[in-house]
Amino acid sequence: MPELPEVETVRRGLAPVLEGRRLVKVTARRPDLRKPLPVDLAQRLTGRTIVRIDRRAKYLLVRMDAPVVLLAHLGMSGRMLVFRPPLPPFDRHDHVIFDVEDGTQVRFRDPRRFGLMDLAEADAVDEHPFLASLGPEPLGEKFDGPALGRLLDGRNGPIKAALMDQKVVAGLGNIYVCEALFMAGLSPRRKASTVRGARADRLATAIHQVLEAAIAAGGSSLRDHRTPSGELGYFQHSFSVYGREGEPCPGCDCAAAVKRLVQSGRSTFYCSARQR
DNA sequence: CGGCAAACCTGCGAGC
DNA sequence: TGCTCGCAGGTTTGCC
Repeated sequence: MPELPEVETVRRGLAPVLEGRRLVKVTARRPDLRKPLPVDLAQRLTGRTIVRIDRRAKYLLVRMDAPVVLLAHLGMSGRMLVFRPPLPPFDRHDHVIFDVEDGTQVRFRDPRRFGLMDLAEADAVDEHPFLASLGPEPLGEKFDGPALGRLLDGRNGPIKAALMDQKVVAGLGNIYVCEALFMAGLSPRRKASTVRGARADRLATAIHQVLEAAIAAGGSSLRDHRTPSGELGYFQHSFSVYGREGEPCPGCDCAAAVKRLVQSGRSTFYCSARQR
């Protein structure tokens, strides 16, 4: 499901529910997601109070009142859902359950089980294997055209693939890469290292704008994404090209239809007239 | 190191 | 109605 805007939406929904509250019980209803869960997950989190929830790329960082941090990745289909009594029966894909002192229950539900959870030591979170090789945050202060140009330097593959690589920029996925390239007028096939100067400026600006707009809309709800309170994001209505193969290219007079191609096994949507 | 395909797993919509 | 196929917002692994 989730790229950076969806994870940020989840973070903002969970924060008021969990921050400052104590976990009275944590339950792993199966031993693994995409990877094995820590065997002591429940034991180390039960009784802890959540101090703060942060986000790094597509990961949630749940900081506790002890030197331990829960790292969670939603994979493709993961959700964090908040329930209050009376609690509904478990769904078969409710894998990890967090019971809060006030009776609220947060469930990590993930049908495809591409999600991840692990515990990190608080003083070495950035060195955790999940986070260690991530590139910069695209909404961070240091992310601009020149910085993006340097990240793309020497990369001979297509710009689409480079932007999907979390080591280059952390948090983009298929939707927002397609949308940002459209907004910047850059072909998804363009060699990454040629995106420098004014083109890199345009692309960095486009990435920033599309992410901010998507966060403001509560993310994009295609199939799985819900805010923790169950609401839908609505940025999917603002897609220019993603999922719009065959539709007229929006917002310009090129009169071309949106095309689809496959790069690295993923669909790319673009306008061949506008994107060069 | 770069780039790509496949694998991981389940669900859903389209087409027959 | 029911089956098969293709596709899905991500990451990792293994192969060239």
